[in-house]
Amino acid sequence: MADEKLDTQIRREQIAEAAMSIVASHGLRRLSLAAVARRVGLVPSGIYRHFKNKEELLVAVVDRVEERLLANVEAARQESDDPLEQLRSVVMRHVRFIREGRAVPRIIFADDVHESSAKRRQRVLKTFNHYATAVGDIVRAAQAQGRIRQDFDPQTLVMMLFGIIVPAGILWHLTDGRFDVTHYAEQAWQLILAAAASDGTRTK
Amino acid sequence: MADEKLDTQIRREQIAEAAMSIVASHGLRRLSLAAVARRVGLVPSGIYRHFKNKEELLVAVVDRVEERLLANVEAARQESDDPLEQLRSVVMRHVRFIREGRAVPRIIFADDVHESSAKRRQRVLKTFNHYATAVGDIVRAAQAQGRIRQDFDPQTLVMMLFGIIVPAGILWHLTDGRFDVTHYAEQAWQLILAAAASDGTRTK
DNA sequence: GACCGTTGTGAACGTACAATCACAACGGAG
DNA sequence: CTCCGTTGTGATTGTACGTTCACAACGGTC
Repeated sequence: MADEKLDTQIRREQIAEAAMSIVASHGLRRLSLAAVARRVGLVPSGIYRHFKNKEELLVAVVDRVEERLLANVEAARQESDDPLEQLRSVVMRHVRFIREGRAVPRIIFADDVHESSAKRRQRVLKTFNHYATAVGDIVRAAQAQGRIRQDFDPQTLVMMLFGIIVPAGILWHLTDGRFDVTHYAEQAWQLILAAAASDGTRTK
Repeated sequence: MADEKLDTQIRREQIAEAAMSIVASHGLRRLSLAAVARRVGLVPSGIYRHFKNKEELLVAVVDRVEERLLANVEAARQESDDPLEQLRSVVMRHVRFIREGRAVPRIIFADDVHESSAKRRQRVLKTFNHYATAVGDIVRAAQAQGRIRQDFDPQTLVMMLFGIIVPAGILWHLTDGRFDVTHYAEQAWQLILAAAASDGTRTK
């Protein structure tokens, strides 16, 4: 039966998934191989059958995060034809990431990750760039359609969208979920939109 | 001589300063009591003459960070009479914090800090709130002078200013300083200003 | 000059954790 | 059935670090 005899590849992914989940909910500091092993029903040393060391596992986690982020963008693109609506969707989906499993952001945007091997830093940066590029594509499409002012640097706009999410996520954590991320993100999005849109909502 | 016989209070501050400096430049993970002790010319166990434990030291660090942030706002206020100019100054000063010692932000805005004792979380949240309130005061002053639209929630605007700083700081770290934080902050500030100002720069 | 509180020291302990290794279980290929 | 590569196990090691403690140095007070 296919669900018992797990393929090697699948096992690796299962472990990486568990690791990601731990980082997502408890932070990088509490990510021990023991904890990961427990989740997948393995003994700590068993991890080494699938990963050279902890570092390699972490890189795999970053890979998974990248997948999710890009999938997120893709889903947003397919949700609507309006690039502005797509951008809004990206932000809101990311916010949902924060609220549900609290998953993704603390891995890419966490300060924690950066005090690490140069290799992992590079990997995180690459993920960051991919994500930024994917979102930037939407911005450029919006500009092509004349929905966003031409004189805007797409990268700047993308960074500002990240700027909605990151501090909000942190505050959400700090307040144990009492800070209303969704509402804030909505407001901030409106504000940025108003400044960026060619036909400013409140212009004139 | 006063510079040899250090007052108790001064010694505590000296240690906290060293600890802050380490966190600032190397992150929380690399903050060991041994490292702190080395910096102040002490043996690791010596720290315990001044702090009950590591946790108490960290709280002291947060206190120092709060002081700096509030001093930052105060300095910005005295730099100009124009509240808009004051806000800009706050952002730019914070950016300078990132570039020089890289100091402050990774302590308050680092994801790291939050997976800790409830007490420290509360302390960090308090600092966050103080900072946000101080900046919010400037926003409200600007509104009172009719420089910022009345229908803006000051808290939202403050959060957005933080949103300029936080991801930029992270990216700055990731790229080893190749990302031009200053330039980005300038751009983002202009964009937000344009949306928030009553006499929008580009309105009409 | 004796007494005592404060500050600093070095050794030691406990713990958490990554990493290694010898060995067992298993399942397919010959 | 046998051989062997893969996957899992349990014991073990090394290390980094927070924390404790008994003891020494120092300086002011009576």
